[in-house]
Amino acid sequence: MKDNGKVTIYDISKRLNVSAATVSRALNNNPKISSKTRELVFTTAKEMNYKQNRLAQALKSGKSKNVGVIVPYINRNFFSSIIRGIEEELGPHGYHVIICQTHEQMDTEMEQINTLLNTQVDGIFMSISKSTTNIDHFTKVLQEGKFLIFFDRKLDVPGVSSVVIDDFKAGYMSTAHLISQGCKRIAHFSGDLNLEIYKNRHDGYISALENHGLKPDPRYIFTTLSNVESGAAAARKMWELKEKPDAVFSASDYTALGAVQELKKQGVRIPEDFCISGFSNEPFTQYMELPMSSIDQTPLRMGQIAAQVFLEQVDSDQELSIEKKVVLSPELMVRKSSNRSLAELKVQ
Amino acid sequence: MKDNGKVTIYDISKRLNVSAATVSRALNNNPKISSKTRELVFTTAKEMNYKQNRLAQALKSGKSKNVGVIVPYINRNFFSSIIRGIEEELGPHGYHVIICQTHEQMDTEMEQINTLLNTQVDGIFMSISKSTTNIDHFTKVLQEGKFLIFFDRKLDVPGVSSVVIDDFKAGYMSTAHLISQGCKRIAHFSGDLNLEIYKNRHDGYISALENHGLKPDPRYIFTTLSNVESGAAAARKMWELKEKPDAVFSASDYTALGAVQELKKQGVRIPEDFCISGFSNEPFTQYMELPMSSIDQTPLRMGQIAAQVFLEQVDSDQELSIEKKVVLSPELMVRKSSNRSLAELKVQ
DNA sequence: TATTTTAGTGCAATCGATTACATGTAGTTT
DNA sequence: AAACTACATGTAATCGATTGCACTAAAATA
Repeated sequence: MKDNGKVTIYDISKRLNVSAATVSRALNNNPKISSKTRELVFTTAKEMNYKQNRLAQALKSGKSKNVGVIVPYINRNFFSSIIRGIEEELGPHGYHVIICQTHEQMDTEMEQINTLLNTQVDGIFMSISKSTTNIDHFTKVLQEGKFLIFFDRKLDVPGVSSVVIDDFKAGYMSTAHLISQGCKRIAHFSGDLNLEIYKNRHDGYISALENHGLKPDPRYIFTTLSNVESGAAAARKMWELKEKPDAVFSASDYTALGAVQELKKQGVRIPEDFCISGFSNEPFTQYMELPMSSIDQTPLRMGQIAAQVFLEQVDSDQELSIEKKVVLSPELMVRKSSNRSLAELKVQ
Repeated sequence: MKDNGKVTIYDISKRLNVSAATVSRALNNNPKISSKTRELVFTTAKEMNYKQNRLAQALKSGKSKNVGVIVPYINRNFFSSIIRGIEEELGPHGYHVIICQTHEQMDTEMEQINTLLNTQVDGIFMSISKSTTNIDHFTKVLQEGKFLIFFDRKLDVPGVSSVVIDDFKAGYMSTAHLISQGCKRIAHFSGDLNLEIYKNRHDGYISALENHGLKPDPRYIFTTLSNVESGAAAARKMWELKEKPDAVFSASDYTALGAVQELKKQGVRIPEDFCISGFSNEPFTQYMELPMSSIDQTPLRMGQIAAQVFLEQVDSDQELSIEKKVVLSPELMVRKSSNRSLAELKVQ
């Protein structure tokens, strides 16, 4: 039981009195092998329950057919959906997906990259952690001749492809939608504006206001963390303003949820008195009693496309200097929390 | 750039005019190596930016330090949390986690197992798909000398360890809780009773009823799928009964949610007229306007423990016949949907 | 001083599969 | 029948790291 019953091409070759090379060629459908031997090899391989050793193959070929995916946390719907997309796209091509978490720590991120490189992955997909500033560990990946692909959260690194959504557009769409509902004083719950994604959402928000003749008001912009408490706190502060906003575009569903809860406590009617729109289309947004409008980042697609970009690069056997930047279009999911005209709009 | 700049122990050995064996021993802290050489090797290894090739190591040792995790879908909170638990527990021990999805198909499950075995994983963690009946592919894993560990959904296979929650207890707890709220006619939305987990939840429900002097009524038991629509449909049927139930213990949060939505439409007051309790503690349950009671299956812990069981087995270098069955205790999360006495109970 | 011990290295095989090159054997051509 | 072409297969090196066994030189013992 402990001897694993491992069958190798040598075992097959002995049984058939041919060389291991012949067996290998037969199994790989090398045209130089006669069809008789080929079939003979195939059938005996099946009989002996032969399994190719991908490790040996990988060592020889230099291709492990494994890719790494590094995300802050795996059990966040957004990330696990991306992983699912990658897995489903790459699986049929014989690739396996190795997952790693950074917990938003840059040093963990660096470690993960190192061990993935040791493991001889053929490529690495990643969403950088919030605390990442340095890019040395990324360039190292390229130097080792591996592919690197960023999704959602990226930094500009030469030679690295990326797949992101158009956060600016998402911010713009959300805000424009709120305006279309008659809102005039639209607040914004932003994340850390040093991060590209939040900066872009913010800029889209500003741009939409301006394009519709509304003046951005810095007092209406609150910096929040992506959780319920932070949203509730921001909502409380917001409601202390003399001139209260009549809507908020939140860069996070969780913050938006916190705001909903807080405002309801204060007796605010949503969407009649106040409209609200979140970000990420977390599953709970559609299950809330008052379903919440949000931005769908199409994570499954994002994963699939990232995988496709990887496959393209692997196939085109050229030098590694390929660099592809894909920007996906976000989808605005209009739900009750910001919908004053249910009859007129397509509602989810 | 394409030559990968790969540094091997041979490169180091040439530079230092020693044999590769010496380098290998030095790097592995073999005591037979003099401390001078050892340090020399270490520093030059660092200088030359040497990275060990885990593939080669794996091939030589027969241990890849990779494990496979097979789940129906990765982007389900329950499963991704389990994966997170496994990853966090195994990562520090140098293991990588390879993930696979079955989409609930037995044939995909079999394929995944095969390719994982080819990849020479050291063990496989899995939750079997709903359509799995055959166990041949599981015994094959054991025959190859690899460890197999089931979590949550299992079949009885000799030699396979498992980590599950006590579904019977969960069903019992939920039902007993509903009874404690004064409910007398408690319905049950069950999943496919051919599956062990649903059977156990159902049995716990029956047992709780009987132990509290209530007669189980087959008309109160509805077989549902784990989605909102199925829950709504079941609720509708349930509400057509002449003697309407006053509570339901649902084996799925989604079904419970469907029921909540349907019953509210019909003007039923929850929890005053009707109590409801779900299963899995999906994130949305606590974010609903009417937060829903549910059973927490402690997936993170489940993953951690599964990983610990694996590590134990790997460490104890004995024969493979170790078989450990861990049963975790579920946690009842009492929330508003089934709480008629908010003041008295600890509410989440 | 002769002999045994021991610390430190090297040699070469090994893990399993792949592949350039060499070899052999029909079958074809002249 | 000699010469050559194709086709089929074998030989052996290779990927990178590990490790049992052999070996040398220095240290310890007699």
